[in-house]
Amino acid sequence: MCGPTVSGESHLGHARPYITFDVIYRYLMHLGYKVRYVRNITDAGHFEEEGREAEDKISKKAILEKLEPMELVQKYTNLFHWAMEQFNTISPTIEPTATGHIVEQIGMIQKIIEAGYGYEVNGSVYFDVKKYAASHDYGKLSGRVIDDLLETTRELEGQEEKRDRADFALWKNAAPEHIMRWQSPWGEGFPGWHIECSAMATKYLGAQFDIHGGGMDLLFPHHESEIAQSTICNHTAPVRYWIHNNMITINGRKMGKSYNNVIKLTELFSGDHPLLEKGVHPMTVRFFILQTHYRSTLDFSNDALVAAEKGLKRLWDAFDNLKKIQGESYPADAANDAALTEKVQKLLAELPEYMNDDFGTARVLANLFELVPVINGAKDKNFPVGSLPQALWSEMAATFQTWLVDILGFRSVTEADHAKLQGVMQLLIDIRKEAKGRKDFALSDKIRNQLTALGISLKDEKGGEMSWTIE
RNA sequence: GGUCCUGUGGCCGAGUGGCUAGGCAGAGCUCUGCAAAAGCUCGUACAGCGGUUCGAAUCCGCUCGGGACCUCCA
Repeated sequence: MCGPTVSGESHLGHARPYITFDVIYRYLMHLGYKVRYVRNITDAGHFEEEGREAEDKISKKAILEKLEPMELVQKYTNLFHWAMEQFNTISPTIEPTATGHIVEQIGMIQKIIEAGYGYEVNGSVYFDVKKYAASHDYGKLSGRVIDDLLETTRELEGQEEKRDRADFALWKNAAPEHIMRWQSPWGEGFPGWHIECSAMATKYLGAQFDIHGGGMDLLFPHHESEIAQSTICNHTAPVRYWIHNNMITINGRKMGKSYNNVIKLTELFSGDHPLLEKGVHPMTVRFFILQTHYRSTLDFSNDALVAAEKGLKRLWDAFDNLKKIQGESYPADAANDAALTEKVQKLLAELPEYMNDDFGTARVLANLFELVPVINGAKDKNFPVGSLPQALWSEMAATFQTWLVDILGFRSVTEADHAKLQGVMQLLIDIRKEAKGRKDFALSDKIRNQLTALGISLKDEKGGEMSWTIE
């Protein structure tokens, strides 16, 4: 899939494709597929903005920050990896960089020229879209009509080198002030935006591969152009299935630099942003994203994030409760509730169906939520554990582990798993039980209240047991 | 202007032509030394107007609203 451009910090919008594809990656492996997950790093500043001078974002930013371009690239790459770790995403199997594949890109451009679909002008090379469109369907992915593209009357500067407005750059001649530049058959320059993906995908995945992902905003022209380039070079359509995630919006508008509504991931986690009421945990973001189908837009708001935070906690607490039930002994005189058993079995059986239907993570989560009252009800002794067959309890526990942890990729939000803390908490619980036993409510309340002040809530349960969670 | 997507109860959101999505918030009840959880119950929503159909939030048309792409963009 298309990875990040490391010319700046990632923002909330960037989180969506990586979390979405992390789940897809996890699910494919869960199904037993051997997956090669390639996600490139765009670290060459080859950004040509139509209508303006060809601009190199990384060079520009490097001058601004008084850094070597590669220092800048390293800084933001590290930051990106850190954020991905916060989200608990699994690293791709190959993470190639654009600058590390200049040779492959040049080779591909040469092949395109030899095939007659590329032409050189003043040290730059362009792809001949018109010629390509004569024999291929340029626009089949994005639904674009080639004639519209060719006939657009809009006049833009910096276009005079191109034979046609719809043509795109494969290689750009570097102006003297350009820092990032490479030697090529056409002089010193830098690669065009679309060619890196084609070159790296071809190298690591072959002429044709199964799935290519990215944000919907890359559909045109990026992916469309990728198809054209690769098709000419490799004589086959490069991709069997395209998966595009939709955008995250703020007040109904796409999050993006040009809209000035960006929330960087560091700001999101810390809460240090005017639009944020408080910091958001990475797992909350993950849940927030997976609660919506990846092809729908997802509207950001503080309320929605709070709802996601509480929802995830409810689900995770139920998972903990489920483990506790597992630890209890199953009654010998169990009388199964047929209706409840059937309901649970149905909810479990539907999970793979939903996931197989275009990765319906939202529906998977909804089913898991429907299991929550069953789990909590049994834990609170509202009905006997024996209402469900023992094997079904095991299956539920395994299902939560598989789906919540392995496939959807959630992990504990708190430090509650630390063994030492658990020991300390057990000690406090024992003391409080003793105090309650002799009706010393002043002491028992003190323990509970002070823990609450520390952000740990202690709950009395039926039968005199106590449980605790970190808020 | 062109291409396409979309409009669901207070909020976020899923969705198949006929069956309660789910989460958050809110109300009531139960449990409880108190508290917090938890459990149970509740709103009966699908922009508007037509049409197709035995039946439509789900299909078609129109109107209105929102958005994306057509320039870098996840």
